[in-house]
Amino acid sequence: MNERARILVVDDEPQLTRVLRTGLKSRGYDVRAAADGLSGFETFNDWHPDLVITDLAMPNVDGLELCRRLRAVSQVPIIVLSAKGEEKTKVEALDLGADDFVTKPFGIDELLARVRASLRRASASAINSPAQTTLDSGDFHVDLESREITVSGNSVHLTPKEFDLLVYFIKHSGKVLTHRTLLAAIWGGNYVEQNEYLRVFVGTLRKKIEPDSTSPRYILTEPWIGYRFDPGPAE
Amino acid sequence: MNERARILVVDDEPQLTRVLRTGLKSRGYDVRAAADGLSGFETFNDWHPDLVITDLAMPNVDGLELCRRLRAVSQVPIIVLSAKGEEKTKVEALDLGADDFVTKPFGIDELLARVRASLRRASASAINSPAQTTLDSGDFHVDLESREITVSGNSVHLTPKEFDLLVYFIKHSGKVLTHRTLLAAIWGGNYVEQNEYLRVFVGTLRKKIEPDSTSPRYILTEPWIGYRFDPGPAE
DNA sequence: CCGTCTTTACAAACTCTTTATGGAACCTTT
DNA sequence: AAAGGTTCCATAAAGAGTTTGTAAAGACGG
Repeated sequence: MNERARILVVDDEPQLTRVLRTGLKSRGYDVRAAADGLSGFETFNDWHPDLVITDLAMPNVDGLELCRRLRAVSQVPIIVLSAKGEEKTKVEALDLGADDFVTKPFGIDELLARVRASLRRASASAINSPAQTTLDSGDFHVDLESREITVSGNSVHLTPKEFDLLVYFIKHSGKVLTHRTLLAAIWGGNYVEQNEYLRVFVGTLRKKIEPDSTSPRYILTEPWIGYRFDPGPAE
Repeated sequence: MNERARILVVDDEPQLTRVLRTGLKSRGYDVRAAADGLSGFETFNDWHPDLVITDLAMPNVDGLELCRRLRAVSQVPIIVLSAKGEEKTKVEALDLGADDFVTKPFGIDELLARVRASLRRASASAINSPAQTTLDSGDFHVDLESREITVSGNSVHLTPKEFDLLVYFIKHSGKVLTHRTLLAAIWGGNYVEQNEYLRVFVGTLRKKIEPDSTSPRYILTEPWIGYRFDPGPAE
């Protein structure tokens, strides 16, 4: 936090690029822009930004391919911009390692919120790196050794799969997690199509951890895409 | 665990100190407070508490320096209180040997959970010290030399394997122990698949130490994972 | 021979999987 | 925009498959 965070915007629409550049700069970020995936990737290598915002539909190297190339060399947070209805492409991007998405048209405030969240997440995960036996995120406290979980101080008993799923959620708080990603992480690569498993387990988890499981506060649904975990009041 | 655990609170905010003192005392802890790092260190040397909770920002000797001085003379568990956004300091504190941290503002329940976890960890590792000839945990008293065990004052006759298993449970109270872990510890690495051994011995142990072996109070089952030992009343 | 450990067997308990149904979100057409 | 159709989501509950609890018989060693 000593220096201004650097953000790379990759988009082929000059108008949108200008809006983003202005909005981000006014919030104190250091911004550079590129008009296609190829020059975006080059700028990334030269400049090493702290976060990348990229459109999906672009000439030369498109957003998906850019995600792939970035992930091959970096864990930089990626926020994807996509038009409404491009769910399938969005899911592909997220599966390739994008952190979050914003659907066009969007308000600059919404984007700024996502940017803040992604940057905070990135710096937080850097802090928690030393081999930890305990996990903390918002209202949740997890002891990985004793496999005990407390939510706002109340301890909760979870079955093994429920425990694994919740730990995965907590470890990836705020990030949009696709069905495929979650299934691969908990059940293994052979089960990436079994969305029913997820539905059932998310259901039982919600009943155990949500104050009101009919309007979830922690495990949020991202329709057609997956789930997002919000750990509650940030530190 | 026979006596009340002693907790030293080091903080320069009288308001917060009062809340902590009240909350901790109501849970049966013996509490003393100090208003800065210097007097905190002195109190530690006089009183030898079982756990230290310290703020980071303080007059005289600050939290980091207090951690350093404590670690120079003791392995006492340290929980650090830090304000939101002091990530860098938190990391320093953990590097200096702090056990856990809690970010302000926090709920008293969360802090209590951390306190319990830290004390449990500490007592477990203290028990593992080589010179120990006697073990005390909740309702259990073990003489490792004569291999005698009493539960709530009643002496119990155990076979060698039963004795080893129960001692292992007591030494790792509260933690979930997988079948594999237990088998490796008692029978050796070549028997990690013999879950039947464990089933039988847990059964006989329960019949000998549980008041009602049909609803175990000490040796608890964690289905699909293993067992957890709860030594009974912690105070 | 006796106490202890190993092995076997089966019923009970638990988790995970699978299915079914009603409702919600989204897309298409008008 | 609004209606209809389609796909997806939430939930309950039945079913399958494991694991666990318990008793008891066989094996081992002092």
